[in-house]
Amino acid sequence: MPTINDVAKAAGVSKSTVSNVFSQKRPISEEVKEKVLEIAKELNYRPNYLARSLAIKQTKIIGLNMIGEKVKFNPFHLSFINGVLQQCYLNDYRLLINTLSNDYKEQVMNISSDPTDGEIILNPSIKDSRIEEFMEYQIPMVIIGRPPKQYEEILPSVDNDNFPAAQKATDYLLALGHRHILFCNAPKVRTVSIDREQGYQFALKQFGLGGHYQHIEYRDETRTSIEYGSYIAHNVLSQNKEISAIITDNDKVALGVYRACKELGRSIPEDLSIIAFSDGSMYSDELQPSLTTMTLNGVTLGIEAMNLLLERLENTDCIKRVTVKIELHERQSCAPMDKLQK
Amino acid sequence: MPTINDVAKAAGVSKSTVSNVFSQKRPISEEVKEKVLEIAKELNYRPNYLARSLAIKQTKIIGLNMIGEKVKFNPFHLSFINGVLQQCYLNDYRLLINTLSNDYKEQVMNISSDPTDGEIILNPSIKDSRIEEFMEYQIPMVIIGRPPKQYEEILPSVDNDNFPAAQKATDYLLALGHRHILFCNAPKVRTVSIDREQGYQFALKQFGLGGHYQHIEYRDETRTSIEYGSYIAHNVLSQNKEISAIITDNDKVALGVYRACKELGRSIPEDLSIIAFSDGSMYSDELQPSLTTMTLNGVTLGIEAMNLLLERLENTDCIKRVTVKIELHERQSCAPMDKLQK
DNA sequence: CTGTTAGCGCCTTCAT
DNA sequence: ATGAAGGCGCTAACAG
Repeated sequence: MPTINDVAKAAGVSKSTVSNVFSQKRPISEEVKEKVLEIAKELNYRPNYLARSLAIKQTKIIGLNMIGEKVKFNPFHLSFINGVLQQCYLNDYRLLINTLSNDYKEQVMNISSDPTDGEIILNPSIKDSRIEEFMEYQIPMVIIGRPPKQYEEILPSVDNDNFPAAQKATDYLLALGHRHILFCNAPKVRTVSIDREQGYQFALKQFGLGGHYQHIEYRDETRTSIEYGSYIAHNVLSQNKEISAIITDNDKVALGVYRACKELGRSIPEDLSIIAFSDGSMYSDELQPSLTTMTLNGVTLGIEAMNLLLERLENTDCIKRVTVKIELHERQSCAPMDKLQK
Repeated sequence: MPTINDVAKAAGVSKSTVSNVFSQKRPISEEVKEKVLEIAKELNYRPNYLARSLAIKQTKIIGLNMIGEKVKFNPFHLSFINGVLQQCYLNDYRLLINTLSNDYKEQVMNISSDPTDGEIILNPSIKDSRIEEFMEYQIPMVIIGRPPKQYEEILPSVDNDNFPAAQKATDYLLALGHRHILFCNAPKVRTVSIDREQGYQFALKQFGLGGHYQHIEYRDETRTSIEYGSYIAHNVLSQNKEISAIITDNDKVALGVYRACKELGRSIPEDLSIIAFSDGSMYSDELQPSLTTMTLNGVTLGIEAMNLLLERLENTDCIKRVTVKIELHERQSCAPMDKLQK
């Protein structure tokens, strides 16, 4: 690969002239510019990304980390990434996806920095080593979801409006006459579970329903969502006959419930109303009956995240907090309580 | 950010010693190593990725390019990416996603190289400027799908076995007694359409069916897959009453057909057998009736692609061609011809 | 085992 | 509008 030197020599000009032809940082006479570009094309020259980044201390790359070997992107991640990429495109950034080893934090050595200008933190956990680390190294970042408590005031973040959404879902079922509503929450370790739980509880409270109307389960990540949904239907629902409605963490859990209900001869929505937080895993329309959802907007989340990070890169003390609406999408999986078969 | 110099000074050793503590390229005495690591930790030092890459001429980054502003990753891309990432993780590579402007090839200037060791080319078109360019700059790459003719012999590639798959799907329907089978092919501009079409034709021919048994449509990308499926059912199928079975380009097209059939009062599989190439857009199980598919294996494709690229990086003249099987997944959307309602 | 000296390829003053 | 020299932070080759 030819370097800036080769071009300079061949064109009979200095390195800095060539440099400036490409960076356009200072005026170059037309004739010189043309000459340089011509030679560059002839030689197949292109500025070296690394060398340039090293010199200007900027990479125009945004990092997205996922931990562990078994973690895979799901459809929600997909739409999120699409949102991020859209903004990357508009702002001439690239996206670097890095899969971190689980124990990487312990490898003090042999670990280098990432070649990124900033990072997007997906799925933050309550005590997240990535965040701690990026803080230490003063790497600009934005958190997706609720940041751990100690960082709430000092880091920008973008989150779904989980509290109001859970409240809304609960209200919706309450309005249909349901009282004992099972809330299948996200795994307890995930910060999102806290907000949703509070939204659910708030709705009950506001409606004047006390503690024994409260039914909360947490998804454990040892089984798949579908298995978990099936488990819930088979165990929790059959143990507690009062429960007439259910809110699930995601649409696959709902699918598990659907399947189990079929096995149990319990029909939706006549015998059970169900509403799911949808991460886009399923075509809700295609379930029978079609699934009423609280639809997460991954694309918008991605767009907002990237925008926030860009702001942060310009202005170190930008600690905005952006919220993206989760919308209720009414379909056919919920029915009024009084239709319930006795 | 502290540099290697700061650490060297503070630890009272030379740069190269510090360098080697981190790179482990030459033995360092335990005491010196500990001292250096201690200081490094104290100073929050980390080797600079860019500087290192510049020096060793290797980035440990793989590039994945998508062209244009409106292109979005779909579920198939998602599983593909998951496959690639898995191998990245195992081999300590990162994945850089770059969204290229449509006219980027014309910007001779202001374009720098990518900070990657190699590239993965998704959705190659018959005349693909990305390939031409990477060829010029001698960037190692692997093509996903069928490479354009002139590159077939000189570039490594990994592809689905489209010909045999289309043949198998057709055979399957023929065995069920269907004779007039509509083949809803991929868009004509996509190289994949050629292979599949030939597989379809080959199956018919082998079965002794002449040209007038051949029904081929090409998806046009102006409408969505679902709309296209609906269009097919409403127009092509109703025009030609002989057609009793259909093979669709992807599962969303099948969904469009499902919906249209419902409107038309035509029931599946009694009145129409359908089988779809599935890119994972839908949960085939959840359609009514569940959809028989030729399932693309995106994850494997991703794994193989990355492996091939790694080989290529080691050995410049590796031009293997890998094929990933598309599997027939029998469900309930196909029925024997003699069950057809008269 | 450790230090010294040159680069890697570009950008950035400071000159002219 | 252009050149010359030094530096970005690290690795590599050579020395000892």
